Amino acid sequence: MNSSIKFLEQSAVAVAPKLIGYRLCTRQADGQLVGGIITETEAYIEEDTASHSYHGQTARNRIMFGPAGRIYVYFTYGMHWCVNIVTGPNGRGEAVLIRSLLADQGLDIIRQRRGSRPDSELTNGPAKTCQALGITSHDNGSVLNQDRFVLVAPPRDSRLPKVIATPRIGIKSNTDKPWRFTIGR
DNA sequence: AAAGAGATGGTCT
DNA sequence: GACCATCTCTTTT
Repeated sequence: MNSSIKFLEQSAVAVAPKLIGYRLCTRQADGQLVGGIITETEAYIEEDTASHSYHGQTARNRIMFGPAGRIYVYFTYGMHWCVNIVTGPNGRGEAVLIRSLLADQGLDIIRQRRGSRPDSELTNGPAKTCQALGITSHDNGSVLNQDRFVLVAPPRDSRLPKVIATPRIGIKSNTDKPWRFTIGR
């Protein structure tokens, strides 16, 4: 793995706030990058009843148990894809859900995929983000910074965003854990 | 502005 | 057969 993303081997709860401010993009067939700055993440770990990995490894979640730096994509509500970055040591079932981006790259393609709507609604949700970046089950298991996915640290001279931790949303158990991370101000 | 409801199918018990 | 790590559109305040 690229040394700049070695921190992904830490636990998801530690990694999730650190990913805020990173740039995440997919590379299209023509080479163009589509994506933006990560603005919202959630951590999921094995001991967590809300996590797909809570009941052990299955066909669906097996990527979560693999090495850090891979992409875990799952299908939900019969129509939506959601994307995670796998974290932790090999064998641990954990990942960070990418919930929203500030899209600023490949905006023309994103608008085609997402339809005509305000920029603020292009990538403000996990399934919206997948639609915008063209992420589907085809991407499950992809390795970051190889070809299809690009994860880049914020510029050295940039002011780091203030990160706020709050309870996760869209889940029904373990709702007290403050494992959702967003940009404050 | 907020609340409600329908869409729609994989995954696991 | 129940449950979704959701989104969008419609209805109600």
